[in-house]
Order: sequence, then structure tokens, then C-alpha cells
Amino acid sequence: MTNSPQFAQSIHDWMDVFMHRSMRSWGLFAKSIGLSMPQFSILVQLHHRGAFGMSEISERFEITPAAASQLVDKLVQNGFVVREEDPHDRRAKLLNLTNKGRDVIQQGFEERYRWMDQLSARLTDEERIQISEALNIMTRVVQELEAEPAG
Amino acid sequence: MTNSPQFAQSIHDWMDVFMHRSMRSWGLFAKSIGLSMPQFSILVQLHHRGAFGMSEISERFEITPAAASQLVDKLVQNGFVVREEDPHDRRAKLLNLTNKGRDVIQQGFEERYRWMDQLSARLTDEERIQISEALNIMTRVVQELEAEPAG
DNA sequence: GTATAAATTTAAGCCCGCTTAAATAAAAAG
DNA sequence: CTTTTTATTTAAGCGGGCTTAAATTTATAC
Repeated sequence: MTNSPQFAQSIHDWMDVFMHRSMRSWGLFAKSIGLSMPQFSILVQLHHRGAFGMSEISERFEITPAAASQLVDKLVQNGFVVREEDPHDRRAKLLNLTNKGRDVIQQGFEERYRWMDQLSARLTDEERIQISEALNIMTRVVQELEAEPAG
Repeated sequence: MTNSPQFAQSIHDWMDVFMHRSMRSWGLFAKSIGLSMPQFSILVQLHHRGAFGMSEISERFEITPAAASQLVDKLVQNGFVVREEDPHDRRAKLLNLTNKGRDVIQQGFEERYRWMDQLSARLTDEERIQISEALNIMTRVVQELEAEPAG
């Protein structure tokens, strides 16, 4: 499937170290601000993709609409999210992050970045440039993939 | 803290797209094989770091020893993990993945890799080489960081 | 060897996420 | 306008993760 075994190997090695690290640390961070992982994941989605509706939550996380509603309820009660009426369909709701919600996610990413900054400190200028370019390419391609229909 | 704003920006952009994607997909995968995230995270840790004891679980995940014991219990009952006596201290237990446990994690990573392979297909040979080298550098540095005392 | 400390387990109880089933409200179809 | 479909919510109930408290077993200190 992969066009280059060497490339695949590099990707896989990187994902091993990276995922192993990030999975645990997100859990700890969510707990530290009193959010469960499902709640936190919803905030991350909202942060990344902007406002969306209840049905989208239940689809993307593969839970029932009832479960989505209840999860969001807690986020609303705690002031991370607001429920607004969809102007085009009064049955539907649009979820939005509050400032508090945005701040929390931002803070989570900051802490994750810090680890990468630590990593950065170990690199030569040349390596930093090389990595920077590589990541930009990947970011661009991922965004292209996501923008596509079957994405 | 970061030595180059350009580098930091690239890292952050990449983490945004990558984390957003991987957080959700791990959750869905864990659910698909009947594991909760906490259970699944323990398997990932065991896979990455090899055998370790109860106390280490409760420390690393910041839960009580009692909670760790109960979580592991379910993993044992479902055949993902075995509890063995620590030869150096008969009070302590050493956890190990069973073949089933190893397979499950392996499968999880495979599915994650597939996404990256999709990404790979969009790249030129030149880009693949560039990214491959960049990832290798980062993987090496992360491993160095982890191997150090204050890790 | 007795007393104390450490590693783990068991049990009771709380909160949370999830599901199903039923209710509400608005859009779409006829 | 009535009927049906769609989006969401509410309520009841199950199972799971977590905590505290108490019990068990083995190591360590004296």
C-alpha cells in the first residue's frame, strides 16, 4: 500500500513514540481540568472544526443522539459550550465553544507543544528547517485529504 | 522557549491536524474491540515499554492502586494481559501482554498507519525522502529524551 | 522474631457515559 | 391542514472506572 517501505518505517516509528506519549498525556490533562475524555474530545472537535450540531457529534463519535445530548449538557452546565438554535432549522442546535472552552483547549495544546519545544532544543538549525518543511508538507496534505468528499 | 518561531509554527500546525484526528480514532478503535480508553491505554503502555508492575500503572495514570488492580483484572479476564509474580519481590506483580493483547495493539497501530499511507500516496518521491528523514530525526531525539533521568 | 512498612486485592458506594424507549417540537410531504 | 419524518431531549437503568477503607501477603527494621 505504501509507496516506499523506508517512508512507512519512519512514519510508523514516529507514530509509536508520539502516540504512546500523547494518549496518556491528554487523559491526564482532561482529568486535571475535571473533564472526561469524551467531553474533552468534543471540545477538541469543536476547536478544530468550528460549530456543528448534535447529530454530527453522535455520528462522529458513534454514540446515540441521546448520549450526545447528555454529554453536551454537562459541557453547557460547566460553561465550556453554548447551544444555539440553527437559524436554518429550528429543530437543530449549533454548538459553539465559549471563551472558557476555547481557553481550555488552547491550554491543552500549549502543554503538548511544550514537549515538542523540548525536542526542538535538541536540534541543529539545519534539522529544524528540514523538519519544519516536512511537517508543513504533511499538514497541507492532511488538510487536502480532509477537505475531500470521501475524506 | 522555542528556538525558531517558524519551527514552532510548523510543529503546532501539525499537531493540530494530527492530534485532532488521532484522539477520536483511538477512541473508536478501542470501542470496536470492547475496551475502554483506560484499559486500552494500559495495553499501549505495556506494548511500548514492556512489562511493568501495578504501582507503576497507578503512578503513570494517576489513579489509586485499587483502581489499577481492578482495571488490570478486566484485562486479565479478557485474556489481554497476564499477571506474574515479580521474582525479586513476591509482593509485587509484573504485567505482560499476551499474544492476544499484542495483536490487538498491533492491529490498532496498523489502522492508524493506513491513514498515513493514504497521506504518503499524495507525496512525490522527493517529499517522501524529506519527510522520512525528518521523522527519523524526531524519533531519535524523543527516544533520547525518554531515556534520560528527568525524561 | 516481633513490629512496621510496602504492594496488592477486595468490597462498598458514587458518578458518569451509554443505551433504549418515550416525549417534544419543527420541518417536509401529501 | 393533516401525516410523517427528522432533530433533539428526558427518563430509567446498566455497567464501568474511580475512591476510600479494610484485608492479605511479603519484605524490612530493630
